[in-house]
Amino acid sequence: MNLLFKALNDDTRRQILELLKEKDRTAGEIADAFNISKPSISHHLDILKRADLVSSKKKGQFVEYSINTSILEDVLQWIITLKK
Amino acid sequence: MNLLFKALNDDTRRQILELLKEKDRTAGEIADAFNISKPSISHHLDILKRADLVSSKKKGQFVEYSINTSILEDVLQWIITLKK
DNA sequence: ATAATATTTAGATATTTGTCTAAATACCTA
DNA sequence: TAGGTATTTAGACAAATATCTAAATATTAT
Repeated sequence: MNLLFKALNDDTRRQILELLKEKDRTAGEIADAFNISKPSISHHLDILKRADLVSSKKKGQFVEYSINTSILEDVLQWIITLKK
Repeated sequence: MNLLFKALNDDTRRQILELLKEKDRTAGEIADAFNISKPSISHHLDILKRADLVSSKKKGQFVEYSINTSILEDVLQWIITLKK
């Protein structure tokens, strides 16, 4: 739960998730959407990956990232329980 | 949204919310539940308050804190939209 | 094999964060 | 009003975080 909230606690990372919601994208395509260096984006992607919010797949020389929404269920449940 | 995720991104603060879910408590009662100094808890409460996740009310020499779950709806919506 | 492109790793740095102790403020009671 | 209790504010400090540039790695194309 800690890794999840940590990963969500950054505007850039939340925007990355919103990008990946539309469609899968390569690391470079994601980086192009921000005014942030590629290494920094790579680091954000790593944090999202550790939280299991995204997965990655090597596609030739590219690395394609996909969102994994199922883990968000955990956050939803935590919040819903708190509301009850 | 930023303040909200920031406030939720700390185990102590999440535990405080869980305590307040049961019932309203004074700052001192909350502090007693943790091995953390009162000033630190006061700081956490301030962060929760700025995020509108709790409200406080002076009760004589005590300050009683209550959870505000309605703001959690925003987080829920953000997550649900991401899942769609 | 070489060069070009895509991505990650390493190392540095400034900022933010969580924590502490000491001091200030607010309220209550004798 | 003086003294005690509850809470917050101020200031310091270590650890975590987001960012950068430079270098390393992996893949593709000539």
